[in-house]
Amino acid sequence: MIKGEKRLGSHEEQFKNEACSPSPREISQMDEASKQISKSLKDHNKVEEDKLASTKAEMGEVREENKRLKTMLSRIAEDYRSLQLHFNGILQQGQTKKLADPSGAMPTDHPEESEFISLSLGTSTSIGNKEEKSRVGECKGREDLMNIKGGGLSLGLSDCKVGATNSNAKIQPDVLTLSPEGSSEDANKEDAMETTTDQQWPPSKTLKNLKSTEVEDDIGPLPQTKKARVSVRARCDAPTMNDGCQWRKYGQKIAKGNPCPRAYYRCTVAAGCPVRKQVQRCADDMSILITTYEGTHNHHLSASAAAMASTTSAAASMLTSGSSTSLRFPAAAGLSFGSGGFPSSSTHDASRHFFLPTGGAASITSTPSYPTITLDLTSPAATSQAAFSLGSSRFSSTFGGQGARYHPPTSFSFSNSGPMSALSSGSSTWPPPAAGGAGYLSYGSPAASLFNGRHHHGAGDVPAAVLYQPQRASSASGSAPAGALTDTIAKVITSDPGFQTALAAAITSYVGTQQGGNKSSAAGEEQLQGLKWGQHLGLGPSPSSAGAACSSALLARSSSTTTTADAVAQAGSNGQRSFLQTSLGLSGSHSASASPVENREH
DNA sequence: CGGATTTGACCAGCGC
DNA sequence: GCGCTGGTCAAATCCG
Repeated sequence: MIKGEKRLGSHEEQFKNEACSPSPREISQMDEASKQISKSLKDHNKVEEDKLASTKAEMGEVREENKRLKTMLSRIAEDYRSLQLHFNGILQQGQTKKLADPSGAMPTDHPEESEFISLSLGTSTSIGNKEEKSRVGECKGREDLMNIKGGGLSLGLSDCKVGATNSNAKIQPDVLTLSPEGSSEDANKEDAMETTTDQQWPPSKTLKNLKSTEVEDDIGPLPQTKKARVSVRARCDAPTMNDGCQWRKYGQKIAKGNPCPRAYYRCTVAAGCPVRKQVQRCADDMSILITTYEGTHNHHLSASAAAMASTTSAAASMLTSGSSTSLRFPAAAGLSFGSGGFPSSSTHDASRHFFLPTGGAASITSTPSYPTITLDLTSPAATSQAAFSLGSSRFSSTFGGQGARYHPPTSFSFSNSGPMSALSSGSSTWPPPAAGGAGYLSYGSPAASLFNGRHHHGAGDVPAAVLYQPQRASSASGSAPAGALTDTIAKVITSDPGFQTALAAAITSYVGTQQGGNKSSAAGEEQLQGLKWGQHLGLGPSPSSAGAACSSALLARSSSTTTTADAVAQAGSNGQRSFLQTSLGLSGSHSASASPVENREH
């Protein structure tokens, strides 16, 4: 049995084996197949796992990035709040001091501190010039600056985007222009490209000769000899910026602090044209061309030239007004943006406004020797943002004479983060601040590439062609090309209805604050409200009365030949009537589409 | 040859 | 008063 069983067993076993088990050959085949399948599965799984792992890793990085960004945002927000509180406190202190010291003399050891005014219209977008960065180094950022100075006034929108604020504070050295010291030095030494064309400023010598005559008219008793200037910072590979005018070089100097020589040009479009300009490359970023305009054209200008002239005129008007007499300051501020200080072919353009595309930033800075307005177009894709800085040491003397607590150097800084983005490269959204280390300037790839490109090249002897390559790329992507800088500026100046108002409001607020300081704390609060002129951009509640008056003046000015004084008189209600004077260099308004004059610019 | 550019000199303002 | 710096002039030079 056993055997049989065994045999059977063996047989059955064998049978079973034969019936249920594949043959060795099949087994081998199956093994191969299974191996292949498992192998493929393994490979597939491996790939999937790799992908998963990589994805996870990416997610982790993104999370970390997000975390960092959130941290930065929160920090910026906190800084902003603290600055606001600080500002309020300082303002109140100033009011108190004013009341205690009606003489108006500067009571503090650091006059400039209390004079410093920073008008932030929400998000600033400026440019990150290394020059300014250097200033940043001095002050370690806007917040620090303001905190240190103590007199800083932050007029940012209360509801401004945190991201924007963050960018502003962290990334934009530009804001530093607001620093009285920095701005002044910058304007004089580094920013050689101030451009003040609108105000009729006679040539230096002429100016000197006329100090006792026509200039005195504007200035009055004040010994103001400073010339208002408007500087434009822009990326330009050409020796000079194409601003629509014809210039003749009459001198060149090596300015202190900048290895790049400063060239002096004189307008030759018309004989006797007093307009001059200085052109100098930024020492830190040779792709940036700083052009400073001075004087008012006495001839017709091409559309592009008119645009620039309009810009400079506006700035000069503001400066002039402030320097000559506070009465004229607001009016000039309003007028300047709608007209140039030169003959214009068109006089009925009511739609001209200062336009600061998304991220546009403006700042008024005081300069020891010259009141200066700086239009900074060096930001990524020059068209996507612009910064204005206007400064005047005259303000101090003028205002100080009136008992104001503000003294030179005075600085205004305002940025505009309005919805306008028509000129941007297509992406007006704020990039993550951490992106590329200069995220705030990265408005999209073109802009980002432009920005990055700028920072990649040093200040050495890098060929311009290389330096500006990024810019060209951006241009190709829709940004304004360097060659169209003038047009870009013109657009910036004329397209933004909010900036004009905002700027006027800022100036008005500034002046008003000083005047209000002599009145009462209540008035001071009102001025403070007025300082929050970021609201004028339509981003916030009703503007201050001062700003409203100024805005009205602007509107009136642009819509008709009615004097700003009248407009202000109608709209003003809190002593703004004192500003009822039309600015000098501003004649009739003209549109950007003014009849073109042959552009003789090289 | 005429106009534009270069460049050294001169002048004035400002700070020390 | 002196030196530094910015700004301008004007002769020399360059270029079309």
